[in-house]
Amino acid sequence: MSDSVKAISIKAIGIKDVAREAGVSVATVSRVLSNGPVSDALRARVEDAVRATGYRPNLSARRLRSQHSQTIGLIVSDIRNPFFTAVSRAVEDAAFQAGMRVILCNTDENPEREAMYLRLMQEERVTGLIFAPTRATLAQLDRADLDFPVVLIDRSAPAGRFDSVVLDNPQAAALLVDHLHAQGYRRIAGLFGNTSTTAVERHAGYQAALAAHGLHAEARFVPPTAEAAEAEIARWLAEARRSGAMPDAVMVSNSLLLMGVVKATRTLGLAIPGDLAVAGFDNEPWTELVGPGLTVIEQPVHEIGRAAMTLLFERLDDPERATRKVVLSGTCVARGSTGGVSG
Amino acid sequence: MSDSVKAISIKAIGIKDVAREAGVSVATVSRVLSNGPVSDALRARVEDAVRATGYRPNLSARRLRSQHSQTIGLIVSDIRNPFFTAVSRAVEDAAFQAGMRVILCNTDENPEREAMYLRLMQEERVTGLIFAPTRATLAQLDRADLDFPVVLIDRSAPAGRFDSVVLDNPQAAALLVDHLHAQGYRRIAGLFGNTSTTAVERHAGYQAALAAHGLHAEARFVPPTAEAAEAEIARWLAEARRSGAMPDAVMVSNSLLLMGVVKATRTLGLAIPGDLAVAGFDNEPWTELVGPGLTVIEQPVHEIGRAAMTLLFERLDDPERATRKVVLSGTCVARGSTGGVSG
DNA sequence: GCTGTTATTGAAAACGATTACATCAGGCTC
DNA sequence: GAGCCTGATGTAATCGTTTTCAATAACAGC
Repeated sequence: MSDSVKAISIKAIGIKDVAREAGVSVATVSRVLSNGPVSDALRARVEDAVRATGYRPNLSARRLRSQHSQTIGLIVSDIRNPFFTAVSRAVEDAAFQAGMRVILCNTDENPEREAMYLRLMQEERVTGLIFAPTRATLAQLDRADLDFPVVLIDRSAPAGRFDSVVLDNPQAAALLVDHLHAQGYRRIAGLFGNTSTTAVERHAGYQAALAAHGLHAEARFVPPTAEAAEAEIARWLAEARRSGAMPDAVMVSNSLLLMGVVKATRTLGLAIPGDLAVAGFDNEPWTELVGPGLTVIEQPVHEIGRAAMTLLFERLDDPERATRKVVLSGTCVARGSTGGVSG
Repeated sequence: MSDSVKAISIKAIGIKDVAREAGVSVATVSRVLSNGPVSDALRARVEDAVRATGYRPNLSARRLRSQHSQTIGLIVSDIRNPFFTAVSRAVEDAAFQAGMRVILCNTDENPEREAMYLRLMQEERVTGLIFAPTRATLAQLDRADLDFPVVLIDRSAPAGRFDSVVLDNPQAAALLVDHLHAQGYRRIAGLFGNTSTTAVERHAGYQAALAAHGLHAEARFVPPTAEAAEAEIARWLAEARRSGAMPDAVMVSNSLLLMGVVKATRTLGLAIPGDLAVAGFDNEPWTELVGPGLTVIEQPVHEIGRAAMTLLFERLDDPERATRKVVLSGTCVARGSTGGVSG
């Protein structure tokens, strides 16, 4: 290799290049960068040198030496689920404010990917983790030994080795049932997802609320996709029509199912709410625009993300404190899709 | 500090603990971990030791020494925009397959945040970056000197210092105009976002297509939010009604604007498509469910994400190759919202 | 003028891995 | 059997920072 070639080879500039440029030691440069005690004169010289050289610190080196990653992990099932999309924004905003970075992982409800990403979190030495585990992983999580605090979201822990923040699912489902009942509906069908603990809790609330009104519960469970919901509802209504026991309303446990149900009413030519009232979860922007507007439970999505971060920071402050479970309640956004039996 | 306290303090186990446990040198452990040349006997001993100690490599140290981060950056305006949500999944899947991690950043179309995240990417020493810049940043990007390859998505570069993958926006907009024209609409208004180059290109296609049909173009530009679109459309239609020049159709340049327009028709009591035909971009699941179904351009979102990663990997393979611009075309999904002047 | 204290600064160790280089054993060729 | 290669292993340098520790200077108190 000739010298000219060597000269051409780009060498990333490091802290010692800045130190040389400023005529100080690397320690001083480091102190300037981290607002340590440095005289004004040297500080100015160093800042000039940083600008002149275009120096950018190497985060890997910094993390290695200082032993904190300033990184928090966020593991969700699928970022395309609007609930998690919103939560991730809240988490990222909070992290940003605290000068931290976020690593986002999608598991597709696959326990193997969950395990792999948990390993990754260890290797990244994350400061903390916000996690929406599947039921399977949730059960094993107690045994795992992790070197960082974990806050569970959406899916809650049974006992409580971990902090968590969840919606009051039974209450929210009851809110929906009560609203339907108040509007005059008496045969209220329920369609629930079959993978998450969330759906289980919502089903429980649905059942309890119906019982309180002296009504009969008719629930079915399907994979959490619009297609599965559409097919199941079509089948269900066909059976019901034959047996002469058509429901006059249906509530579902998440927005994908809601979409499936609306689709089904279209292909079956059913009017909402005339032939069938519809209510569901997650107040996404489009629910206002569909048919007469869809009645939904609005989750405080941003609040959930923020609460998770707050819990995480408080835990970092005091690792010994008792674990807490923050339960936020949803609100019922009544729209035309549950317009009442007369209307 | 007494010895007992010292013993209690948890010390993260490192590669040398594994080496001691297995009775080998740290180099051998490292080689086992990276599939280097090691005898089967020692390999087994080391693997046992790794299991026994629960060792997890420190990625910061690994990255510092080996000088590659195995990380790619993804900077978008807002992950809640379904287009970017879908792209991010595609990017993450491709990265995962290649054994790389993704750092996701939201800029909210704010150039300051873009600049800040670009700095972060440098500090993280990312292997490459996939970036959807605002117009402002795009203009300055040529001057920035970045130590990693960049692939632009959605918003394209004018000349070509960077690889990019974009939708054929003029063609897509023309597709929409042609469809509206074929359905009998002649006064076709256009509402476009005012921050991205995407909107500029779509506007150009809209105008050209109208001109080709001998029609007059009436376009307005608004901030890319549903609220802004709703307000502007309401104002616009009120003016038009006074002047007796009501458009019979309106096309918009993205899904947020589309939502705003639909909202406006509701509050104004306009029927779709009877009083006003509506067409837009992005075939999101809910567009099928709104009113008579909304006519939209479907972008190959997953393809776009994958193509961006492919471009990035090819660039890493050969830094000297000529830059390329991958242009994918959208398809027109015709629905009831453009049902025709008679129907 | 001497000592003690405090504020700046620099030299060098440390963080936890990878990797260049040296070593060594064993098998091959002639 | 000498010489040479090959493949496995260990030693130590290295990556780019932060941080500890010692050194120096300035200044107050006596």
